[in-house]
Amino acid sequence: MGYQLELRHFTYFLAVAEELHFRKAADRLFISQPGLSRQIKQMEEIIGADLFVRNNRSVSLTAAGHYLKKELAFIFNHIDFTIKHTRLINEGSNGEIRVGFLGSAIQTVIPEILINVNSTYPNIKFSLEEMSNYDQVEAIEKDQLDLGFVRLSRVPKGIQMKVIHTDTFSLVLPDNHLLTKDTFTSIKQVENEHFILFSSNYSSLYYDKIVSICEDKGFTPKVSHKSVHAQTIYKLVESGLGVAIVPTSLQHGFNLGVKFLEIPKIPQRAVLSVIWKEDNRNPALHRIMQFL
Amino acid sequence: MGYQLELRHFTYFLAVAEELHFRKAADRLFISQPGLSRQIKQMEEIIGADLFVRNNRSVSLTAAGHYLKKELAFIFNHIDFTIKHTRLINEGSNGEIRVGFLGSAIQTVIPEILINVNSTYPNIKFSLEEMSNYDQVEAIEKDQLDLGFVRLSRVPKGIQMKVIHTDTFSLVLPDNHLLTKDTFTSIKQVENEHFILFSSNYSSLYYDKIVSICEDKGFTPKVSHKSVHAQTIYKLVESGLGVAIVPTSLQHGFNLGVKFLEIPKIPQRAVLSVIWKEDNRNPALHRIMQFL
DNA sequence: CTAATTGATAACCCACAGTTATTGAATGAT
DNA sequence: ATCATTCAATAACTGTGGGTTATCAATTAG
Repeated sequence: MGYQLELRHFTYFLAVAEELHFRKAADRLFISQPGLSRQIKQMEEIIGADLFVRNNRSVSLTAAGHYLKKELAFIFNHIDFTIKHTRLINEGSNGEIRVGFLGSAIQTVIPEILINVNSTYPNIKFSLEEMSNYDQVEAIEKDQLDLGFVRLSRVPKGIQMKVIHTDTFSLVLPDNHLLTKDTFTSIKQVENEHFILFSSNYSSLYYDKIVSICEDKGFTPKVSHKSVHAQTIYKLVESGLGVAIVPTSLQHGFNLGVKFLEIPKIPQRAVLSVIWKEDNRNPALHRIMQFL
Repeated sequence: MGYQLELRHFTYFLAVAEELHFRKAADRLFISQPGLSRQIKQMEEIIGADLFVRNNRSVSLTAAGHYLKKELAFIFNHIDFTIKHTRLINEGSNGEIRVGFLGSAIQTVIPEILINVNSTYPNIKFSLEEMSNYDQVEAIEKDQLDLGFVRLSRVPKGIQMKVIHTDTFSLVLPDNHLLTKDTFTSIKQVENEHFILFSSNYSSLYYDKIVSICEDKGFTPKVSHKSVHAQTIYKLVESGLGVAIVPTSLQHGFNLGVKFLEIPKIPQRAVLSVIWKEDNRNPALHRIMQFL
């Protein structure tokens, strides 16, 4: 009494259940027959059920034994798979990477990376969450996130950053606006319009950069609305509430009454970077680093 | 080298994974801390994966450890059930079905099912436990439960759901309230009363539905109390602390100073569903499926 | 009858799970 | 700085119980 069931018991039971012969089962397990007999007996005592009928000349399974045999086969397979899978996760071949991103990055860069990673490591899964620059940095420091897609110039100590995409800026105008691709030569032509920008605490670098585009040309933009979603910004532009400046690549995927005119002759670029924690312990992350 | 994994390792691992503290885990297991440390280390060697990160000051799970923890919880539940079931078969019973349910389902539907099953399969036993929607889903995924009675609109992948009962809603009033069956025409008549509802994290769909009944009629209910038990809610109503809205069938089985008025002309229904795991291996469950 | 084949029992042995005592590293308090 | 505290790892030990060999008891075959 007071013993515990162990996997050993299950292994032994399965051998006997398959051989229906203690001696042969013992041989298969490379142990002696009395040892096996005792373990099986102990197992029956622990469970509190007869598993075999010993006819003193032949061995057969009881109904309970039959059921147990079937279930244990399942359990062993499940355990085997689990152990194997655990090892794989440890090696980074399987696993999950938690990704944060700015809405303005989801159109171009991220999909490409995901597709590439998926073709080489189909077992690595992603969980995506849209977050502000600042929230991403915080989440990465807290190990709530493995990877962030941000627009930042600097990043706290302990966090790595790598530029992965630079983009020109485009002016967003309502479809019926006077300016066209041909007549648009400088951003100064819209200096009297109201500007709709991404909220500065969503991405302050981004905000400042757009303001600097205007200031370089000698005027300060009148910012009337701030928003977080490109969709919202375009809707406001379409409604005639103002104009906007966004990264050129952000024109894909929308169907609204606005037109995009690339701003010529400016040095500013929308820079998208990946960030991650130096001492991140997620093995899957290291696997996919090459794709960044 | 050459060791074997045993259930002991799993038990120890789970204790450490839950406590994240070797000493506390060792205390819980009634063994010494060095013994535990060694077993865990051995386990990591056998599996060939790091399961914990020991910072010499704190213990945390690796990605592989997280995965293993989740899977082992399932495996243990499955083994426990299998052993129990083996014993039941040995005793000549046909099995046991573990049922979870919302308190609001115990009055009407479940008793009928139990009576039906019992008359055909007198040897199938039930263990009933009252649980929230969310807990039931979790328990079913972990194989802690075979069947759940919930009020949900969606359910995770791998879980089956079937509607078994739809019910109208009734207003619960203290006996001495002015409104009667004849004068009650719209829920708007009680818009100034305080409402006592089931807690939203007990059953959020249910909560939202009741709020929507009011909002459809042009007002937002003032929710003053939230509770988990119908009994409690009725008691509060009886005490004059407010009114409540519950599924009509939930009026049976109580003897309190409250009256139930079915709410006329609303589309909302209280929908009760059964849920179970697609790949549930309990043979008794498959036998009783026809009764659902 | 004897010989062969089966699982159960008895008595012994040693591997290793679990013990106590200690170290070493990191943190917090004064 | 210095000391006390808190944690896991290491070292050296001990004794339970898994496994051993030897034997028995029961059945079947020739």
